[in-house]
Amino acid sequence: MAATIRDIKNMTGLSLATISKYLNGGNLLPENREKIEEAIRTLHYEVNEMARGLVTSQSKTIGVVVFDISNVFTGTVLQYLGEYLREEGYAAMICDSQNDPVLEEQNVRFLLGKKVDGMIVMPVAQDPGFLEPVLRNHIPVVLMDRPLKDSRLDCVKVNNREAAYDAVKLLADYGHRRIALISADTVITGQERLEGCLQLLKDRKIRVPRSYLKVGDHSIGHGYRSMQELLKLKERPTAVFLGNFEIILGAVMALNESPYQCPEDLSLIGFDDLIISNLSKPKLVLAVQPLRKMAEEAVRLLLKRIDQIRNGMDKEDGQYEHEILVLPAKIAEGKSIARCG
Amino acid sequence: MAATIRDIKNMTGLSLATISKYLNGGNLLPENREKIEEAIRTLHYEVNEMARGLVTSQSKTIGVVVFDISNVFTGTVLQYLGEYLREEGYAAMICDSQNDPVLEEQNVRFLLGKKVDGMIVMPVAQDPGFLEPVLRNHIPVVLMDRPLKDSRLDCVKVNNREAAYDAVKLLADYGHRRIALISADTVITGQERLEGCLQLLKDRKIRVPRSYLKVGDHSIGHGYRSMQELLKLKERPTAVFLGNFEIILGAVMALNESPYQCPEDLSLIGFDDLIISNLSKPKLVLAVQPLRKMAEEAVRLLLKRIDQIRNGMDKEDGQYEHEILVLPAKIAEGKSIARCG
DNA sequence: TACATAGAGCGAAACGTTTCACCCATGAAA
DNA sequence: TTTCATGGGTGAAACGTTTCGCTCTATGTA
Repeated sequence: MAATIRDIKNMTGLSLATISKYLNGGNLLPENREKIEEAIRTLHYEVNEMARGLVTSQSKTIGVVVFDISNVFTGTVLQYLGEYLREEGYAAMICDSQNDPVLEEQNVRFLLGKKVDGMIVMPVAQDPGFLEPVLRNHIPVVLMDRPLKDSRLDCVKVNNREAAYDAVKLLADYGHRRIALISADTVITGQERLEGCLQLLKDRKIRVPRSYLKVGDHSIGHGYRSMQELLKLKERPTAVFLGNFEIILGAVMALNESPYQCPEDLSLIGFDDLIISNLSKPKLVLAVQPLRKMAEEAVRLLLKRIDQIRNGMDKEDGQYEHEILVLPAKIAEGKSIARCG
Repeated sequence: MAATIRDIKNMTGLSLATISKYLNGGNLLPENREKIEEAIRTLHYEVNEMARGLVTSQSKTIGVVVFDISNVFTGTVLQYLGEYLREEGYAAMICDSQNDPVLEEQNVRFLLGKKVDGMIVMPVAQDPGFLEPVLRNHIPVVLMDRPLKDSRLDCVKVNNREAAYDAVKLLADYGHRRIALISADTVITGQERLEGCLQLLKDRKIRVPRSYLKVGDHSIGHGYRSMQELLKLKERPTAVFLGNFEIILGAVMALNESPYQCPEDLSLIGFDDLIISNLSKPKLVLAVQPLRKMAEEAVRLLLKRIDQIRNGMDKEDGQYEHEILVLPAKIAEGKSIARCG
């Protein structure tokens, strides 16, 4: 039904090879070039990427596996990824793992079958085992946001530890000594942020009562309940660190329902996203991740690997030293921190 | 490098045809079945979908074109779409148009080249012209959220007009007479909602001063500025209808920065999303779109079309009567509306 | 004039599947 | 015993490209 290169051959009298050369930017007589272009126009010809992919054994498609497509963080990253990939002539095939490691593994196999040229993965699982089939096939993978313990895996991430350290330092510099943390230990990013916070508190010799430490997951519910509990304490904290977008959401919700005001009664600093700062009153102080830069670097790194493999520049065992790119999160201004003491 | 069906042939001594039959679920001697399975395991064989696609001329891939991938509405829809598509063995190839009609047209052509079996489109452009190449190739398209004026296009959408009507009715039932509208006329959904609002106001013979009518686009900025202006009026409205997620965001922001309280000073009702209601204090009354249902219906409809075309059940000219599915948005409870007068 | 060289074009093989038409054995029905 | 259907299996063509190695012509050089 759809026009093929053969139809063009019949229409122009040229050979398949010549037409193929045209399609791939070779040199032709202007006259023949003209003929082909006309045929393409009248036949509405479009290259069949499946056939092309079959012979070149590249699909010009990148598989992207995300832990949860429905949140803003992921959506924004996907937007940027799509932008950069497309600039390079690649399409993105996006799979959502819905925070389920089983689904994640299925996604990876699925994309493998689709013969993607590479993968960008924001993983759910903590164990890199699910990427084994990909590595075995010498398909390059770049992790984003969450590194995995495997020396063969590249990664682009954010300096969670240092940024969290700086965030809590800001609270301390404002004179706060009763600082609570609401964060997660279920994902590596949460763990790193937690470590950063605790490190600063240790460095400044600030004691953290058990009741100030709210460790759970990155969910609205955890943020909401934790904030409620903190506000009920006899000795309330004067400042709280909020570990990610959802936690901020929940915590601000709980605070709004309480009689307490920010920053008069409670100072806040959050981690993760910019959009949220627009919502809360007063504007939240945030450690903001450089999402655009992360996407750019991930694509750059992945395409570099693809190129290396194609040119046989990979090491004998087909593996590279992995590269871990750590980008800095920056503290963005706001008015949610008051001086204390 | 990767194992092919031919390797399995060599390993088992069976013919290509038999192995293909196995892969596609045909009948085999248990003995041979066993042999093949073992070969697959040891060779780590995976079907090459490009080769398969080339001969069956179906890619088992659906192109999804969205106007903006970074917002929650889109993200959630994509999540559900991915879920249902995968259940049916299809992958989604997602392209983001970034609210740019030019990019949108490129996306469509791009996906066409990828030989997708069908497309789901949440369009930017108001003119269906950019879908011409798709229709010409007899690739079925289902629109979501935003219909286009073309009798050949199926669509799954929400009863924006009626839901907006009901929303404003709720305000009126609470006794409000000074009702302002912040909405958009730049997209069809905004226009329909606006019409619904105005219809009710007309039915109830409620006059709307020019200054209460804030028509712009679906952006945080429009919501923010409009709310600021409304609050500055000598005769402030007692209730406001907020046309979508971003407008709600901006408007709530502006309200938070003002001395006025919701619902004591101003009642609010919003349209679009559920997550937002968790953020604002008090909880917002919302007209919520049935996103999951929309995704389910879109997939169902698209696969039905694909099936019809495959079985040659389409009409002579290759076109169907289009089907427009209108799903009801429901009003969700909240506390942002006070009785008035 | 003769000769190398480069540019343009060509035919055919290859990529990894599915599928069509056909074959053979087995067992049931006549 | 013959006939017929059936189930398991096969070889080869086809899908729509790219690419390799070749030919031919025109151009520039010795």
